[in-house]
Amino acid sequence: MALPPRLKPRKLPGQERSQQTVDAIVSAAAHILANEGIEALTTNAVAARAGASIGSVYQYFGHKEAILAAVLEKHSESEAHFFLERMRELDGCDLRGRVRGLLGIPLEFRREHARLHQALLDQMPNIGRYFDLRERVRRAARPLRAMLEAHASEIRRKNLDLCCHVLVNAIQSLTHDGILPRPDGVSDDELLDELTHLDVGYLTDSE
Amino acid sequence: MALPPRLKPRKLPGQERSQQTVDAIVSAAAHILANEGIEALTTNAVAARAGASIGSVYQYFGHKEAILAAVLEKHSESEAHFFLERMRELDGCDLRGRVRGLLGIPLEFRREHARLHQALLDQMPNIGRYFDLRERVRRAARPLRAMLEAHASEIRRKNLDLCCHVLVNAIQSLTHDGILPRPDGVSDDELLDELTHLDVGYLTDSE
Amino acid sequence: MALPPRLKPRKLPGQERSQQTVDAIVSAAAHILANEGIEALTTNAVAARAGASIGSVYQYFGHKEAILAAVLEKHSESEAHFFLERMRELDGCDLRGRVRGLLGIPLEFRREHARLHQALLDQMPNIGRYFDLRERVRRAARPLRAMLEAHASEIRRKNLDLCCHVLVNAIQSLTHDGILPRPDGVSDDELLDELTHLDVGYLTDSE
Amino acid sequence: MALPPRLKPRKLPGQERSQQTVDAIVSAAAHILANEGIEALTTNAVAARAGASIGSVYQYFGHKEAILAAVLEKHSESEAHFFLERMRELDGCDLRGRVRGLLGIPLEFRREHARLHQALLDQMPNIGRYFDLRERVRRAARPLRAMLEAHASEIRRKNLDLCCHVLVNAIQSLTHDGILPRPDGVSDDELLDELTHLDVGYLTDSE
DNA sequence: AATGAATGAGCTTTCATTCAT
DNA sequence: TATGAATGAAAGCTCATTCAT
Repeated sequence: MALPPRLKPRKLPGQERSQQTVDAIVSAAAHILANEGIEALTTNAVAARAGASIGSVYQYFGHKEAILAAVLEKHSESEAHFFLERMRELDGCDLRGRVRGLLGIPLEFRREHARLHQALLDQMPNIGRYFDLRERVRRAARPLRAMLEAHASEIRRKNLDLCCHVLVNAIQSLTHDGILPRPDGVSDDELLDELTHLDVGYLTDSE
Repeated sequence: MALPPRLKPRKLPGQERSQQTVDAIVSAAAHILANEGIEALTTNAVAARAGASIGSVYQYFGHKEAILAAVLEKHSESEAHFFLERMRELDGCDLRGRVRGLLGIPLEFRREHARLHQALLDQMPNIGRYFDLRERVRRAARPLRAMLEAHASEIRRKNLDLCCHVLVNAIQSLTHDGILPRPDGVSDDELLDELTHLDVGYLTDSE
Repeated sequence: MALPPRLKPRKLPGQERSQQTVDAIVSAAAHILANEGIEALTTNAVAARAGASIGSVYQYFGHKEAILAAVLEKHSESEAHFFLERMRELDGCDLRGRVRGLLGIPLEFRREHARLHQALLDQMPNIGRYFDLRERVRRAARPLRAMLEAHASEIRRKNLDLCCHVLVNAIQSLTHDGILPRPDGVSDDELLDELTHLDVGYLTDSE
Repeated sequence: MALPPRLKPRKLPGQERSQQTVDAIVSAAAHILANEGIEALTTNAVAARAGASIGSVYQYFGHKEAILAAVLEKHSESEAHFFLERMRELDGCDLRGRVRGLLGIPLEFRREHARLHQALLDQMPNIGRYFDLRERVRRAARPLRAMLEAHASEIRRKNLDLCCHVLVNAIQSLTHDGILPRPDGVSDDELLDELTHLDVGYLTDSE
């Protein structure tokens, strides 16, 4: 007979306890970064908030930037999941609906994780070395490309990769718009409409 | 009899000497930032390279970030001049030519000041407080808008401000592409063509 | 016939202009010390407030402490005048009245120049070297001694110098009481009464 | 077999080691302050003399003034102990003897810690913020009051609190006399006699 | 006599990282 | 594995003072 599964063993065996510590560290770092800013993100502060010793932090992360990279990793993963989730809801739509829906996703995600997202964006130059953005974007573009292929008959552009890039670019622009301020009196919806128009026109236009 | 005027007095009088010092400091900072990176940009290093004392640096810049802001200011100014200069050369072109030419300008500017430009971009989050990007973008958009107005008859979009924003956005995307890497195997020219097509289509399309 | 006296000559001759500058510097220093505290009292700040150049400040004061000493000098002088003035008003009083009046003078003076007085007191250790407090106290004690001599018949103590010292001490204690806080619920008047009693008793007591 | 107990472990465990470091820092600061003056009291000098790193100093003291406050705290504590100790020796004396003995204590203490005491006195304005002198004086007055109460029958003054204040004041005057110089040719003993007379007279006098 | 740009020694403080326990 | 006291390089910045003009 199988032993009754214990989800939380009284004394965690090595690996699992380690994982808990690592998680606590990453969460602590994310929390501090989002709520107190990069200046407050010291290794000691992270350890304190994680309920770990500074020594333990260095057991799992060789240097500070590795912590930041892990935070970005986790955030990025969660963004990807979010994207896939929302994309599935667009399955029945036509091209226009899908493009518009697609553009709306990053706006929604950003709204939910505004401070952390912006903070991580600001730190990109520092984390870049430990985080392969290129690969990340490539991976993110895959479902997008699948979607475009599903509408191949309507799309007149030849180079789908380039199409993806332009779309991702538009999405990123939206996501970045903390940096590039939009003109006064333009709402989220209007901007979304405009970009949808821009992109759909672009995709369906003959070369 | 009057003494022969000396254009470059042995020791400059007050105001002029100050200006020289300030210039030396800003240039030194720009040089270090571009060639050695932000980590090497210490106030003492700036002073040393400027041939000034650390005290003089603080005479003119209340804190380190003020130096960076001045570097950005100067770079930004020079970018604006560059833009206006190049735009004038597009006077005879049609809409497509102008849009393409326009998109090419930031690429050219970036190529010339690649390292400094990227470094300043990376520091934007830190300098933002002392540098009104909003106002800067607004000013930069003015000649752009004038250009669009000159082609009013060909343009079908109603909200010219929104058009400007979308265009500026495209330009910024190009300029920012240190962050968002372009797909492999796509040349400057191809990307330029694609964006030109995108933008011209967008502008001349009926709503 | 005498020329009409001009109180403010169009162009001050050397010495007088110097004196004006010196006064301006001392006043500026006093103002800053009283209103912004010792931390704000930098030589440059003094020069700025005095409307003089830092060079001029060093023309007249060899180093910073010399300025502070001058402020103390002036304040001390003004305190002495104040004392003599008020003492004269006590001429008709009996011994008790005189002692009480005497003790009240420093309280009044302090009330009027509270911030400057306290600030100077705090700086005494730093200025001491350039300011002969000993001599100052000796001089201040002279009219006091004269007063005691006028009441020689009532006083039973032999060593009048010691009496002076004890009295001056009591006065100083009052003046210092920013440092040594008095017990709660004791008013100026009560304390004054108590000290008067103490001192008169002491003076008139047989050895 | 049990290992032989070691009274002084080779390396002290946590808390104890910390305490040692803290003590070393405070002692170092006191030494420097007393022997080289406030100008030599830099945080680096303190660390060096304490045989600790500058980092350790800031582990335990948030800023320089906190070190000074700790020195004052320790000195003040030791003064209080000294006072209580000496007061006990006066138990058999009559009022006059007690008052005289009492006044002599600060003189003795000062003689022993002359340089440190004076230096701390000079720094009071700077440390005041971190050191509750008011409370300190209140606490010091308690045994004094007890002594007065023990002689209630001989004392004619009504307000014992006021008596305490006057006495403490006299004591402080003695302790402060680095500031207010005594007249030439007056010895410690003479001054002590005079003040004893003053105070006893004051206490036993009818209102 | 007046100016004020320039000086620079030296301060306090931070924080990523190490390592003996 | 976990701890946390200790480290110390290196940073930003101040301000009394000088001296060429």
